[in-house]
Order: sequence, then C-alpha cells, then structure tokens
Amino acid sequence: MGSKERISRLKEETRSNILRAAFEIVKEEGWIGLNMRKIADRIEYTAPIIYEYFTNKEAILNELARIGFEDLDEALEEAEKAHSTPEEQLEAMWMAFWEFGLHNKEIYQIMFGVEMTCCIGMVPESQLPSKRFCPVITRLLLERNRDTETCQQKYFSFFSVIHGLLSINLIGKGLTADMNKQILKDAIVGITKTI
Amino acid sequence: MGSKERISRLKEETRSNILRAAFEIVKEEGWIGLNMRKIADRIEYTAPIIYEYFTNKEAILNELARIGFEDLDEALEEAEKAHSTPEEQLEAMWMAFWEFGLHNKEIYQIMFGVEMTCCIGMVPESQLPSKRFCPVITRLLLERNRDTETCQQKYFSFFSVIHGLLSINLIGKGLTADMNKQILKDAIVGITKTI
DNA sequence: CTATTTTTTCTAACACTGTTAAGTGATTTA
DNA sequence: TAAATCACTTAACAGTGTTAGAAAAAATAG
Repeated sequence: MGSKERISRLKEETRSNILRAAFEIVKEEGWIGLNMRKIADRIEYTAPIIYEYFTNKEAILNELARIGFEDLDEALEEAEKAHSTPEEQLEAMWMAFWEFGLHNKEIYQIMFGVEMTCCIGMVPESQLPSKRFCPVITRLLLERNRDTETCQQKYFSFFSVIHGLLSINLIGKGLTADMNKQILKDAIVGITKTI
Repeated sequence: MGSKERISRLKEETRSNILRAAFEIVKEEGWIGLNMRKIADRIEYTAPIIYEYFTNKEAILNELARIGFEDLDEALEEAEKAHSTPEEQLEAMWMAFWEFGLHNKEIYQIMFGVEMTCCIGMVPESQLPSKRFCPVITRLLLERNRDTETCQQKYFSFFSVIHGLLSINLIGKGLTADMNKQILKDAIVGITKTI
C-alpha cells in the first residue's frame, strides 16, 4: 500500500512548512524574534511537534543558514560564469556577495553573525564561498606568477572588507549607497592589485 | 552629619560592584552568559536591587560598552601620540584597534556586535573612534592635496577590513596570527595608498 | 465491525530568562 | 518613643526552550 509514501510526503511537507514559517518570521522580525511558539502558530500546530522534525531551535537556524549558503553559492556561480578573466570574475563575485548580504540581511546575520553560537563551524556549507572564490584567486595568482599558497589569505582580505562593510550597514545605516559602492570598489580594486 | 556622603559612597560602590560583576561574567562566559541573577549572586544581593542602579539589563551592557569605547579611545590616543607622520599614526592606531579587539573579545562584541539590538547608536561614545581617526586621515588628505570630504569614507574603508577580520577571528579561529598580521598590513598599506 | 495497538497531537509542566509589586525589617527622623 | 523612610527580599508574572505523559486519532488485527 502506497500510504507509506503519502505519509512520508506529508511529513516532508510539515518539515518544510516549519522552515518556511521560520524563514518568514526571521524576515519579518529578525532572528532575535524567532521562537518556537510563533512557528507553531503559523503551521497551526503546537510547539512540541516541531521537535519531531528538528532537534532544537538551533537546528532550525542552522538549516536556514545552510539554505542561505546554498543560495549565496548559486549567486556566486552565476557571477563567475558571466565573465571570463579572473579580475572581472572576482569583482562580479564580490559584488554578488555584497548584494546577497544587502537583500538577505536577516539570513546573512544568521550565516555570519558574530554573536551567534551557531552556524559557522556548525554547518559544512559555510565553506562554500571560500571554495568558490579560491580557484579564481588561484588563477589570478598563477597568471601573475605569484605564490598560490597565499590564496586563502587573499580570500580573507576580500571577505574582511565586505563582511565588515555589511556589518556596519546592518547596524548603523549611516552610510549612503554611493559611499558603500565607492568603498567597495576601492577595496576590491585595491586588494586585486596587491595580488 | 556626613552620613549622607557615606551612604552615597556606598551606593556608588554597589553600582561599580554591579558593573565589575557583569564585566567578569561577560569575560568568563561571553555577553550571552550574562544574566541578572548571576550578577546578584556575585554582589551578594538579590536580583531586584540591580534595578535600583540600572534601568535594565541593556543599560548594563551599554555601560560596559561605554567603558570599552573609552578604553579603546585611550589606546588610540597613545598610538597616535607615539608617532608624528599621519601614515605612521594611522598604521599604529589601526594596529592598536586590532589589539584591543583581540584582547577584549567579549567587550568588543558588545561594542560592535552585529546582532545586538544595543550599543551602536545607543551610546554616544561609539563615535569616539571615528572622531579619533578622522583628523589624522584629514591631515593625510591635505598633505596629498585630496578632497577632505572623503575622510569619513576612508575611515569606513579601514574600519571595514579590521572589523571584518576581527569578526572572522571571533567566530572561526581558522586564521593563524601570521596570516592576520599579513592581511592587516596589506589592507592598511593598501588603503593608505589609495588616499 | 469491534478491539487492540500504534501513531499523532496536545496539555501541562519544568527550568530558566527579565522584570515588577508588595511586603518585611532595620534605620533614620520627629 | 512613635512615625516615616529606606534597603532589601520574597513572590510572582510573562515569556523563553524543552520534555513527559495524557488524549485523541488512525491503522491494524481478530
């Protein structure tokens, strides 16, 4: 009897309903506003059932981060494919990274948040960006006959500026869009030159 | 009768005991581990009296951040005084900033933390660093006949890298001390050149 | 079709947060 | 010595994450 599949399909659906509800709440109120009873309300269940699908709240946050890293990875891949030289690719990719952060503020904070106990280190997908960037950087290093060992280091140089700038924007909002673009361009071009 | 002073001295002492207890807890368990009952335990009172001295928990965090910003400001001032040319001053100051972050991880997170509702914007001292850096940057801009309007922007360029790099270190610890120094030097020199 | 077992879901509760209200003693004031 | 003020505590509320066990529903067996 195929009811087994129907049931496991329903279970799968509830699981993704939980994630969707969590995602919506995070989008609306930030990760700090997320709690189990709110999720339960949205999926029209009571809180304890969530624990049939996720071991705890952190697991939900981790899953949201995981999906976030996958989305980011997709955006990076597209940016890379749109260009041919590593210079252009790097600029496009970091810009894509930037846009992702701006348009997914809440998820970005879950993915890279400083105070969070979770996520970086917890979810393996957190290393997708580095895996995406390093080959491009290496290609540039090779072109210029540089030591490819410094690849990781260069990656973190880029990442530092972009992440730092995003953080500032997520807290302060004291910066105009123009200033952001200017700082970004400066930084990306500057670091690319040092390669 | 001088008992008035004795009493207000005692009150002042309790207030600073609260802050010291909070500071210790934050140092030991991070800001996430801070709660009112723990503070009360350390000062050998019960939780409600804390509210005689601080309106709420956030006010305590804010005060810790305020003190942090003052300490940071002192470190920056010293670094500035130790040199004469703006190039040297900038490098020394950002290095001091870096060291401060490394040696005061928990407080740094309260001061600049991305997820925190509080502090930046809440405590006026959060603008001390910018006030400390901008004159130096302006001096450099003048020396090179550049537009001094971009001063704030340059400040954020620096701040982005350093804050970004600190964030990475606070979460991940995947970077060696050497890599950090290298990235820092690169970035500071790089940005200074674009000025 | 009824009885039993299994699965799904909820209610109630625990321990822990921040915070407040009301009460209890001690200390000061009149 | 009586009244008023102050310092402090106890008890509680509302909101967290999370768990145990009861209840309801569904699936299975006779």
